Order: sequence, then C-alpha cells, then structure tokens
Amino acid sequence: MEEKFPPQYNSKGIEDGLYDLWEEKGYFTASSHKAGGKKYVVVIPPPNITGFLHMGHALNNTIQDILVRWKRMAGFNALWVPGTDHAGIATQNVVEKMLGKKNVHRKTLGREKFIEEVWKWKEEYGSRIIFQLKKLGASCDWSMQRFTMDEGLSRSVKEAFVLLYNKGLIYRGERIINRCCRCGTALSDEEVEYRDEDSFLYYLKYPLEDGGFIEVATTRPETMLGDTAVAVNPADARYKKIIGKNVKLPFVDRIIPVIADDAVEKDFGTGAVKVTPSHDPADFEMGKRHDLPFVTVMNEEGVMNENAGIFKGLDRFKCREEIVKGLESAGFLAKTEPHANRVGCCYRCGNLVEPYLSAQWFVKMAPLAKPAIEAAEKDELKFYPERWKKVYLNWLYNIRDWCISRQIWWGHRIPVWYCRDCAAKSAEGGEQKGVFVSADTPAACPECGGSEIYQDPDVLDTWFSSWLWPFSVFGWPEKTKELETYYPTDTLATAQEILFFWVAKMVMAGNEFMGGTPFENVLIHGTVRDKTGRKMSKSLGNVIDPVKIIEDYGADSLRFSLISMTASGQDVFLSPTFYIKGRNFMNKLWNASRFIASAADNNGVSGIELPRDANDLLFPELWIIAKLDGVTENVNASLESFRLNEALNSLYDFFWHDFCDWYLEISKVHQEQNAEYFRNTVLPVLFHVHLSVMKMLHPFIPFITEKIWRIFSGYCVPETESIVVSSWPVPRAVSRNRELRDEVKKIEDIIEVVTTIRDIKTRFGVPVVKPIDCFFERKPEGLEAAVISRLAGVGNIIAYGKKGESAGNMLVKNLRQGRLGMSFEGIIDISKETSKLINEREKLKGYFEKIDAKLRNAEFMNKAPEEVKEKEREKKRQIEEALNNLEKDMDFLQGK
RNA sequence: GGGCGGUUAACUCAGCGGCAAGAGUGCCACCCUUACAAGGUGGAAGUCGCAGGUUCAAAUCCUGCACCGCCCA
Repeated sequence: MEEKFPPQYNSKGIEDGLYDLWEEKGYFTASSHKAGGKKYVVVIPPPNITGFLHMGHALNNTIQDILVRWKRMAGFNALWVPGTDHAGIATQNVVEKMLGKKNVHRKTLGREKFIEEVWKWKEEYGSRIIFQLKKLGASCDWSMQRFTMDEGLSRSVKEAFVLLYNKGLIYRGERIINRCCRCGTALSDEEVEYRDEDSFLYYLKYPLEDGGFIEVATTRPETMLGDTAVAVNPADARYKKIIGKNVKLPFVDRIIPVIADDAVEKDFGTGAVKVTPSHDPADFEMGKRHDLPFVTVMNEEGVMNENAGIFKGLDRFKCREEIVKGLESAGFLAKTEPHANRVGCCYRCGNLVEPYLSAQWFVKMAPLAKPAIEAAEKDELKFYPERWKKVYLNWLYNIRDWCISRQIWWGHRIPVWYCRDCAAKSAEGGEQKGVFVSADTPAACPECGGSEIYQDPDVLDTWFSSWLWPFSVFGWPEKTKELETYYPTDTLATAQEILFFWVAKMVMAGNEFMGGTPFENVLIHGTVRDKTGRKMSKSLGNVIDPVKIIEDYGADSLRFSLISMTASGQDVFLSPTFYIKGRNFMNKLWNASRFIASAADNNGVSGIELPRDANDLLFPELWIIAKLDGVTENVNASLESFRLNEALNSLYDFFWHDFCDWYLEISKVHQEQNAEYFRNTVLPVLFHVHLSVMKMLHPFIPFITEKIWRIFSGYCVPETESIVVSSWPVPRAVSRNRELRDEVKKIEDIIEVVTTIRDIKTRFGVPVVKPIDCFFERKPEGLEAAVISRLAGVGNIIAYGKKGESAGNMLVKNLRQGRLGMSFEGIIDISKETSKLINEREKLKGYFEKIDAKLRNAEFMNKAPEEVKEKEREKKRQIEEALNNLEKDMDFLQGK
C-alpha cells in the first residue's frame, strides 16, 4: 500500500513513464484504413522551431488534447497531427546570431553553406518544443509529424504557387511594402506590430518659388529629401491660390508642384502635406494619381543613398536628427510639437519598419477572400466564441494583397525562373519576357530553350506554407489515403493573434485548392497574460514558465488550473500561484483512490465487475449513481459546446463534494455495519463511480487518471489496459426512475440533520467528533442512524415524546423531517443562540415579503411563465416551513 | 477615428434574463476524526464600475459615461 500510494501525490516519476508507455503502445496513432466510422481530426497550430513552450502553447495544446482525447474515448478515429513550422525570419535570425558568436557572417558563408547550418541547427534544437509538448501530455499522432520545410510540404508549397500563378492570382508588382531593415526583408501587413511612441510633429516651411512659404507637417522629416510634391485638399480655402505653384525643396533644390488631392485631411497639421511617393503608401497612391516622380532616398538597409545629397551615407535615424538641425539653422523649421505616434515594428525583431518602394511578389486576395467570406456568412465555418466571426469578416471585407516574397535565405525558394536571353529581348517598358514558374527545377527556358536561366533569389513568407497546413500535412497535391480519410479537419483551436495571419488564410487556401472549408469549428481561446493584463514576454520579465510548473507540480496540475480558470475565449490572467487549485485537486484524487484501494485490500477483493445493476442498491448508492448520471450529462453538454472549464468544474465539484465529502464518508458506515454489502456492492460502486470520473477527467488530466486506472485494474476486471483507449461514460438513467428518486431524497434529509448538528457543535466550540446524545421526533433507524451517528458525531439516538425533554442542557431544531434535540452539558449560550435566531428570522421574513409581493403582483401572475410561478410558490412554501420551524426553535429556547 | 473584450468577496476568476449572487486562494475559530493538514467542520467577507432605460423580473438585455486591455485604420 505505502509504495503504491504514498499519502501525498507526487507527479515526479509518474508522468514521464506513462507518456513513454502511451507512445510505445501507439494509442495516439489513428488509422487511415478504418472503414466507415466517425473521425475527428485536429491539426496543431505548428509552433515554430525556435520556440520554447510558453503559457500560450500550454493553453492552446491542452485544449486540443482535451478535445482529441475525449473524442478518442468516445469511439472516434481521432487524429491530432503535430508538427512545426520553419519560421523563416526568426530561425534565420537565431542561426545568424549563433554564427555571429563565432564571428561568421551569413554573407561570407554563402547561401548554400548557410542553409546547411540552419538545417544542422534545426536538427539539434528544432524539436525542443516537441519534447515539451510531450511533457504536457499532448496525445499527438507522432507518426504524422510534419515540418513545413520537409519534402512533402515543400512540394505542396510549389504546387500552390504554380496553381495561383497560372490563375493570375500571384503577380509581381512594385509597391510600398513594409521593410525591416534589421532582418533585411519585406514583411506582409500582418507581420507589422504597432506601438505607441512619443515623438514629434515637425512643421516644415517650404519656400514657394515666387516668394513666401507653405508649411507642411510631418512625423518623418528625413523623407523630405524624396518629396516630389506638396498636396492640399482642393476644398481648402486657405490654399486655393497656391495650387499649381511650385516649391523649391530645401537641401536638394528640387522644384516640386503644389497639387490638390481629396485624400489630404484638412485638419491634420497645417492642412498641407509633403508627398513622398517612394516612402509612404498613401503618397505612393497619390504619386500614381498625379503622375509624380518616384525618388527613393535610402537603400534597403535604411541608409541614405545618393538621392539624399549631402546626407548620403547617414543612417535613417541619424539623418532625421541632421535634417532637423539643418532645417532649423536654415530657417525652414517652423516648429515642432509633441505627437503621439503609432509606429510599425517588425514582429520578429521589434525594429522600426520602413515603408519602402520595391518589387515583390503578391497574392491577389480579393478573389480568394470571397468564398472565405461566404463560408462564415453561411455558417459553414463556425467561430467559438461567435464574436470572432465579425472580426474575421471585417478583415476579409477590407482585404489587401499579400506580399509573399522575403529577402532571406531560409524558406521555400520562390519557384520562378528568369531567362537572361529572353529578358534581353524584352521591349523597354513592355511586358517582361522570360519569366516562368515551375514546381520542378527546369533545365532550360521553355520559351527559347536557352540554359541561361536562374531562380528568383527570394523565399516565400512562412505563412505561405502554413496556410496549406490542413491538407499539406496529408500529402496534397497527391491524392493520398490520408487526405481522403482525414480531410476536412474538424476543429481548429488557436489564439486570436493569428486569426488573420493564419486562420483566415487557411480558409482561403482550403477553398481554393480543396473546395470547402478546411475545418468546421474555429475555437479561439484567450491570450495568457500576467495579472496586470500584459502579455507575458521575456522582456517584461513577467513570464510564468509552464515547464517549471510541470517539473514542480506536474502537467496535470498545470492543465487543470489553466482550464478550470479559463472561461471560453476569455483572456487568462495568471497569478504566480494559480497552479495550487490543480495541485490540491490531484492530491484529493490520489487520496480518494488510496482509500478505495486500501478498502479493497482489506477485503481481499479483486476482479470486481463493473458496472453493477441498480436493483439491489441501498439509497446512498442510488444517490451517488444518480448524481454521477447528472454530472455525466452536464459534462457531455459542456464539451459539445466547447465550454471546457464548465465541464471540468462540474467534475471537480462532484468529485470533491458529493463523492468525497458525502459518499466516501457514508461508505465507511457500510464498512463498519455491513461487511458483506460493503464488499459485494459498495466497493463495486466506489470503483464504478470513481473510475467513471477518472475517465471523464482523463482528457483534462491524463497522467494521474492513467496512473489510478492502472492501479485500479488490479482490483477490477479491466475494461482496457489503458484509460486512453477506454470508453467514454454514458449516463445510466437511474435518476429518471421515480421510486428511486424518493430513496435518493433520504440523503438530502440526512444531510440536513448532519449539517445542523455540526453547525451547532462548531458554533459552541464542541469538536464534531465529540459524541452528543440526540433526540429525534422521527427516530432514524439502521443505516440512516448509523450515517448520522458517524458523520455528525452522535452518541445515543433517542426518540422523544411530544412535549420533549426540555431540560436546560438541550437545544432543539425543527427540521423538515421533524424535531431534533441535541443534548449539551451546560455549554449552550441561550442569548447568543436567541440573537442568531432573531437575526435569521428577520432575513427570512424579508425574503418572504419579497416572494409574497411577487406572487401578489398581478403583472407577474399574468406574464411570468407557469414554471417560474410554480418555482416561486414552492419557494414560498419552503420559507413558510422554515419560518415555522424557526418560531418553534425560539419557543423552545424561551422555555415555552 | 472604428471595432472588440473586461470592470462581481482582500486576490485570481465563474455566473450573462427568473439564486437570499458562486468557486479557488487568502482570512477567522475549532479539529493531527487512520484516504487526504495539499485535509475536515463551521464562519466572516460583495449597494455585481457609474448613470439612465427596457421588462412582471436585470449582475445578466439596451443606451450613455468612466477606467483597464486588445485589435484594425
């Protein structure tokens, strides 16, 4: 017993072994050859290979694991596909940094060598997060593990590119894109994070050619070197006369026009703005509309170029300082004022993103968005919580083209080739010739047959592979057995941060390449934050490390606490002690198991058969089974609607309070009173109820439930070797039987008696265990008497006559089932008890008034549904009874 | 500027039309009653952010406001 069940639960040494066992047995492996049957498929949001498990992952993957384990037990062919993504920019950064420590630079290494280094790094460190997911208990089918850069998925990426290109949905265009000068690449709009910054609004005085000035306001004065116009709103009376005149740009002496454009906001700054078509998206559009020149004044690294004149060679930030100084000393700076600015930053390195004119590959999104919009509008795609549907749709309604080329080396090389010969023949400014796409590496130019071809140096956005994930993992474009069996998937669980990055794009890709949505349900859970509401991040130093909590308290405690305190879709604010609820619950589960096992040991019982028939059960057994039925129904309903916390908390309440506080204690009475019934009936019920709860808890806390299952299989006829593949409980509908329900009511009366006695004892400082004599108007017999006696600490159970033995040392309570007298030895403080009763009576009277008024209210009686009215009447009856009893209690106290 | 979420016990959170408003932690009193002190019994603790409104009935729905947080321009 001791070695099997130490009195305190310790997750150490239990969790690891079990996970290995599950893997060995292949419990998580789904079968693509299962004919018919129901399948349930989840694809993991692939964590990136540079990642460490953080609370967000812990929550996200716990949720998926709950769903998959539940469905697996419920008989589904359940598959959870794991994997990682290659995280182009992040991984390249990590490896560059590592090489940097050895004084090796990417560019000196060369592309091929560098990529080799990245693969080496990936082999060594890229699976850290996979190991951590296993620690968490994730029941992924590891035989299906995928990586976005592996051969199959790379094939999918090329295929998708070619298909879209041939359909005209991928094009190369010159646009203002977001450039991260640090990471050296273009970013998509989604990859830019916005940050508030206290900066300045600079008012520049531009000299008009024929005298005077026009004032423009800007937050980025260094871009003035690239200005090719000044714009005002045509309706702005202040500037009417100046439209069409010319300005001489300071420093570079370019003559630029004052133009009129509706896009200019009259209220911003002076109402006149500088126009820099090469360095601002809005200005770019304006430049197109007005046919302005495009002057780029910095290079890709953010260093000012030859167009910047005397500022050439300066870094963009330094240049801003110098420009401001220069303008000021030349008298061109009217004023500066503080200005709260929202600046775009790279989501990978945090550096300021530069709007930059360059040629990039884009996906034309509007045609792809259309079916994705329809899917949500028609509810073929459902969001939980539903409000995210609006956010999703809003983004799709305002969709912009997706910049997919990245100027880095680690990633899927863009499958576009250029032919030097054909390009040379292209007419100046006309259509560019000699550009072709191919999923396979071509040997020659398909147009001229020439071999002077080269591949586009850029790679694709990592998300260009992620958006194919729900079907690329199954081998698309090959028509595989897996694809046929598992696609479309069922539920996608993710945090809201990647709704646009990923979820919306997967829906588009699913529609485009497979037809229909890639999953039916999108479960958006909250973001894990610290207790002040900030995201957890290393730089803020507010991180609670899930790995540490797993080590110290077990994955079960972590999972339990996370889910139990997370309402669907609500952000999670974690305090540093949040795991305590879980840890304590594990201990409770452990000790209840310990008690049951030792009871079985003491009776030398083994091979208990489950479940039992309800026919020869006594009322406590009927009661607990009926309760179990109710809980089972609630848990199922909660899980079906993705209310995981609700399911878990109802199991918690049932197990701790109904099962342990009451039933387990009552079972001890059986143990003492009726050994045979205990052995033949109570023990099986204990095992049945306990194991049923273990099953339902298993998806939430897989390790401890498995451990208990395995220990218990030494006592029972084991249903399955492992709880992982056991069957999900179904309600036995005992509670629907009317006659049985009366038996079940007995427990409620007993609970009232026991609670009353304990209350009095505690309030007058008598330990519950100290036996007192009690007098009953309706004297309990047999089992009832024994239960009351044990749970409330009653010595003699005595019937008493109508007058009652109103000795001074007795206190009487009038309960539902009649009078209860408790005998105390001179420790009852009559006045204290009286004032308590008076207090209670006041409260009850107030309550009575409230209900009575409601029932006298004609409107209420007219309009409220019958159900509610009946409920109120019932309440009134109960209060009346309670008041009545209270009066009697007081009469007794006052010696009447 | 637009949108979303939050504001409930000291703390962390449930409840989202018919509760005399709940849980866990913490707090107070008593109990080491052989499953569990990571426990038991009992208790104290809340004008459910503010102001209006709808309704027979509002913590729950609507409107406005305040503060906190997020997202998109």
